[in-house]
Amino acid sequence: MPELPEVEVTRQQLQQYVAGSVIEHVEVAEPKILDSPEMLQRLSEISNIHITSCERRGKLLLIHLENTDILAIHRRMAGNLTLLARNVPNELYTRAVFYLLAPNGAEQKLLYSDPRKFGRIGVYHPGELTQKLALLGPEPLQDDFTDAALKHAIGTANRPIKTILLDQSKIAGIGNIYADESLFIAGIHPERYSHSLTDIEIHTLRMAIATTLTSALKHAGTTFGRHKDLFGSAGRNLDYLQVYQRDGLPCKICGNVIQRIRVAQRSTRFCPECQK
DNA sequence: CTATAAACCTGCTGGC
DNA sequence: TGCCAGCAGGTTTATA
Repeated sequence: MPELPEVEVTRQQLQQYVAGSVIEHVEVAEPKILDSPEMLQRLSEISNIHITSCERRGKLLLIHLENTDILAIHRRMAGNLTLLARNVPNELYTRAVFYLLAPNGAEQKLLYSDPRKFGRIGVYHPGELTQKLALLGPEPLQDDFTDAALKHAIGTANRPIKTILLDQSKIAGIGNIYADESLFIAGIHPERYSHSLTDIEIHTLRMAIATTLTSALKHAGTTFGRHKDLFGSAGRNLDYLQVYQRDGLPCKICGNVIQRIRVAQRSTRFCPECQK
């Protein structure tokens, strides 16, 4: 479900509305969503600890705590975070509850809900995540994501370009929606072998990725299933998508029918006219 | 190294 | 209306 823009929406809201709160205690309703069984113990040890800040790396949320621990949340396909007052009932599929006390004294709770139980939560001591984070590629919305950086990410690999975009170790945060959208904006066919891209195409693709992600973020992400912000509002980006979920419909640019194929085991939409 | 398939889970949609 | 097949925004692991 959530890709970089959706996770970033959540991060910004956590930073604004949850940083500074105290975690009074944590309830885990479904241990399957923990990174490992030991995390049950770790979660019990962060009671009465302040949340200091919230960071994002790729699709991973990193909630920093006063004691230097890091609460890491990955929503995978269907996970979502919701901030509620304590007296409001939990929503369906709630898998974990963080009971929070806001600086102004408000008693809140942060729900992690996830019908498919694919998402993962863990608590890490300083340094324990370093190796894992080092496996992620560059952040595509950061200044250092240059043409050279994208070229380096592609490296010597010769695989369909969409495969590279989805590979979190090459570029962090792009998923199926924004891979298809970026390739459409760049006018590049998803099955084009990465080797065959010219420097100009690499530049165009790099710009297309930034444009696509920035636009999605501006619209608070894409909601066609479960992605909602902390307060339950849907993202508005669905209306702005060019190809994703539009197979069989006319291309918004040229009118040709958007096609659907399989690339890297994933449904892939593209315009056969606009993408060569 | 790459590529593919399966696994993890459950809900939803479309076709018959 | 009911049932079944297929699909879903992600990642990991096993197998060629």
